[in-house]
Amino acid sequence: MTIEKMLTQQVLEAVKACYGVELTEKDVQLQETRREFAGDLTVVVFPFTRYSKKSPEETAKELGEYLKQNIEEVETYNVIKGFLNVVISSAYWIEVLNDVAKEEKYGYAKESSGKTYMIEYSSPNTNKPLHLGHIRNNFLGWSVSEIQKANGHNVIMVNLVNDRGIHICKSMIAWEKFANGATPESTGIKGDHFVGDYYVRFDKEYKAQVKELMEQGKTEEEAKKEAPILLEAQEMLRKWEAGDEKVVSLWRTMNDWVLKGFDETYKIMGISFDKVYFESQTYKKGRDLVLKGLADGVLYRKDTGSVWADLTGDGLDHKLLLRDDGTSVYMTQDIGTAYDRFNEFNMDQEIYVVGNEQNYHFQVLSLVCKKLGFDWADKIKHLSYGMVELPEGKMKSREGTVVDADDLIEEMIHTARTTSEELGKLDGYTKDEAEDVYRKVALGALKYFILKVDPKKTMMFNPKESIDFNGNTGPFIQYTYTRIKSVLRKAEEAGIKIVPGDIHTILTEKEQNLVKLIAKLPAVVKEAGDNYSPALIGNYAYELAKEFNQFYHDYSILKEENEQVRNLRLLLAQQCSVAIQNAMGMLGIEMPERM
RNA sequence: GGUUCGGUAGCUCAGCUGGAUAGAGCAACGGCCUUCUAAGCCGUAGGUCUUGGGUUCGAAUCCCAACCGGAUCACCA
Repeated sequence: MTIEKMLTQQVLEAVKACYGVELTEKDVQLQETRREFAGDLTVVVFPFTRYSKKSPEETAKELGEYLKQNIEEVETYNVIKGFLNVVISSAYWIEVLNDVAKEEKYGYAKESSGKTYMIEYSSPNTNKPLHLGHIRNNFLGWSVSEIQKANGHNVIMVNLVNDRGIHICKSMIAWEKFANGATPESTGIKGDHFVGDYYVRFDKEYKAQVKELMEQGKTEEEAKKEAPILLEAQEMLRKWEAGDEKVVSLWRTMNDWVLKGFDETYKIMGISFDKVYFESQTYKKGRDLVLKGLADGVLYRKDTGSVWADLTGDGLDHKLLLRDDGTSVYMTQDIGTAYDRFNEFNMDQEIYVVGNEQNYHFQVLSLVCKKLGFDWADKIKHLSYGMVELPEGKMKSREGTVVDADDLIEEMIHTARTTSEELGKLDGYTKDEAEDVYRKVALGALKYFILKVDPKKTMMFNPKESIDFNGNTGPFIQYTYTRIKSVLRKAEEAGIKIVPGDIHTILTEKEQNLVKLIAKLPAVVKEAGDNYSPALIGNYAYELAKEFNQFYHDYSILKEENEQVRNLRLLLAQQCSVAIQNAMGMLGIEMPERM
């Protein structure tokens, strides 16, 4: 039983014994004692004063005395302004540390929850390369998956590639017109960037044509609809849907270029999927389900032929589900794929990692599925995250203000390399080993930068002030880890073994703080899981690293002469490294052994 | 306008299921490397927690209102 549980129970006993009232666990407010006061855990006694009919101070004293008498681990207590600070014995914390050391994968659930979560993330369009916005999506999706796994859930990570539609056709048309048969191979340009360039080329041509049409006297609205290159793209989409061989073949070729490019980016980002869906294979789904809903009378049809859901009862509007011509829209597809997925995997939850610009879409998706009578409708969860903004505001591809994912990562690696070479700490490493460290540090910096921010908040990224490697950053935490590993290596070289179990010493404040922090990891993992928030894990890892660095600065480990104390500190350092590594692992951040 | 998410130090962010004197990092300034990695540690300075009400022993945190900002409200995806 944890000390928190014991205290809670005994406080209840004390209240009963002293004041004759039976309360429940939730009436006991237990919190960590603030740094500036002596003690480990604090009982807030204000709520009990109405039963004790005494001052908070007196009440706290009575409870404190009771706890001291009845709990072995309670060494002493003090009362400050109605807060009862309880001091727990060193022996208890050493036991906690020993227990942690016994665990195989500390911080991860020991047994399966038996639940299956599907997490859809990434879901790129195949007409342009990934940018900073996608980076947040990918890191979040991966991390949330890892966190749910750590909570014991079975997780299926899926990607729904948006590989069809007018946007692809725009790139295709532009390629046909302007490429003269160039390919990623012939130009040496990465496939996704190559295709993206033609998407931009399309837009340029389109704008020129619109301008020309307007000069010929058309209104802007007309011009935008009638620009020849747009009409060509639309015609191409029609041909694609009709299965035109030439168009489909080009579509396949260009998609392959892009996907190959994405694979490289995914690889360097360190993310992957259990299953990849392609919209070209799913976009017709959902139509039958909607028609059935129509037959069942939960949807309605307009005179023009389109099918709608009436959501006014839920405070929303009417939502189109099938067009006049009977074809599916985005919403219809999502209903269809969700239906298929729940049929196939019977998940307990399906989590969509999608930006908050689509809040409305997912709100409607849930409601419509409920209307259609699917019992899984409320298992749909939209993990809505905020945009990444630049100092000038939102990123706009048309204005060339997007921060490209590949460029950014490459820049980060460059910075990591330069910094590391200046510090010269990797002497003796081969070039490959060193490059591996640069990659880990660069990605660590980027991932931490993105993930430490609460997902639902809009975040700011300033490309001019490159991402820091000092302070509250990924590399700071990685650096702490490498320091520990260095100590552990030296201990091993000196033949010093870590012996868990038999340790008798009094912990210093810093040591005790560290044990408490280490012991907190499982609770943090649970909270991060409940809230789908990698940020909580990030904050935890930083707090732990910071605490360790202070400890490391103030005390020596290997040079400590008291063997018991040295042993304890080594064990402590080792478990710190485990907690840091596991926590950071849940963010998708790898730890180098040296840096 | 409807819906929705935000507003905390110069900047970027924690804290928000109500608790003690609101915390970090960056930037600024001042210290600490003959001692386990200075990508570190310590210190100084920096605040009307947007504003106004309410709830209570106690509010950055909960409720109401206002102000400011983002997102969204297509027979696009």
